[in-house]
Amino acid sequence: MALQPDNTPSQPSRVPDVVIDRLPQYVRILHALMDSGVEVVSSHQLGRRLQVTPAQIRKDLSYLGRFGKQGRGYDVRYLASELKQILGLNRRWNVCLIGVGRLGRAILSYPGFAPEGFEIVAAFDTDDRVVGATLGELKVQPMDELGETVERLNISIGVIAVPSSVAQEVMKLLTECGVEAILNYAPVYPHVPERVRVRNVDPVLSLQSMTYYLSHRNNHG
Amino acid sequence: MALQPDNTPSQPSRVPDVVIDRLPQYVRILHALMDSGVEVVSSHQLGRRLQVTPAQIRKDLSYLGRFGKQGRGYDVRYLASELKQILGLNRRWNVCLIGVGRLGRAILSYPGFAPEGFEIVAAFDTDDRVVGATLGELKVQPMDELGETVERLNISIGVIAVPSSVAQEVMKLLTECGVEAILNYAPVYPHVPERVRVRNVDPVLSLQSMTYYLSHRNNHG
DNA sequence: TCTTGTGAAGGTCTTCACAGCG
DNA sequence: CGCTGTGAAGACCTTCACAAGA
Repeated sequence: MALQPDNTPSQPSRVPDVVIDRLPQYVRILHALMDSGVEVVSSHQLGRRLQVTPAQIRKDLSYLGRFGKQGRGYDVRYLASELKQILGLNRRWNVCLIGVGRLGRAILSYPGFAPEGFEIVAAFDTDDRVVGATLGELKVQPMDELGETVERLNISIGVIAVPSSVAQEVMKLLTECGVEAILNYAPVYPHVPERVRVRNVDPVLSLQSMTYYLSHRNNHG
Repeated sequence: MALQPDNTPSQPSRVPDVVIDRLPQYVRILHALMDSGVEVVSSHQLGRRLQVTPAQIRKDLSYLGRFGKQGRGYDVRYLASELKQILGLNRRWNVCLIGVGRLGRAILSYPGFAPEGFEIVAAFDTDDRVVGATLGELKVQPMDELGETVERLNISIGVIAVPSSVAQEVMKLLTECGVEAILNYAPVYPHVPERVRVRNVDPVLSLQSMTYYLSHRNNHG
């Protein structure tokens, strides 16, 4: 979370992790600019949209290549395409969901994933009462089918929406199946092998750090 | 967020923002330890649970006070209590929700906020078809009642669950009412006055940075 | 002239290593 | 002896400032 403290460390990388974390935002803004018919953008304009300095943007992009034209700026379409290529966003990613309780169902019906290429293609639960049920287009499977399904459907990403008490165990099962990227909605920070990336979605933690500033602001009101 | 890159900058602060962002995690672990009957913990043990170095924990805590006992460690109950005091977690915070569509309803029914002291006490929407409806214990109000309600119920925190297209506008309304902490579920990064803190909940962004590592791992499979 | 790309400088955060105390 | 608290060192990240190209 950076800032939400929200990533798994790595070492043998030329591009700093913090740069990689910013790239998807760049892509998002570039798409918005494309939709507005903007064809060329400077680091200064991009920086204003993203609330970062122009220097930061130029430096970040310089880790990845030389995309700009001096005196002119960046071609919006070209830069977006290159960044998506680098991030691996020009393809579709199959995702499995673990846990189809209240939260899991909300995630299943969230319409923001599929348009970005993240397709939830399998759902699992341990509860016999929901295994076998059909949610949307998916049939809820028992956990012991995880390994086979991950392999068959070439699933690279797991989404954890189970109670905290079993999150560590689920994380272990996922990594043992070869899943190397996990989006974790459980409010715990399980241990994972070094090769596995974890991002935590933890709104309570976000609230709990903001209250510090609310409590310590100078003028009350 | 940081990491997840997920905070609003500040400057005139003795305690680094990155430290504040970690404190809620410390509190969470300390509570878990209390529940397990652990009474004293060392920075080394805490670090193992949190996957950070012992030195980091000692340094972080040293910004806020001297809570430990040499040769022994930290009293779990005392440290938890002090950190909660510092973060402003020993009280209740009233929260308003803007947007009661699919996402807003999921947030309303999420059971994780209230036990941590975050109470959603008002909900707003612009859509005439839902204004006036009752969701759980709340009656959905029209946006023009925002200012009066924020004042009357002493609301300090706003949660944004509206479409991206109106998020900036809603952010403006909230800040004009004096709300200084915002949890934003819309996939945009609106501009806010410097005094206002924003945390973004953006699972798509998290996925989009993880795919970089999936795409660039050495052995494929 | 305008803007990129980039070494160098500056700033921030993390880790080290040890004095000091129980 | 074990562990905290903390200056100092080191690593990392951001910003500056300018050469060079369109």
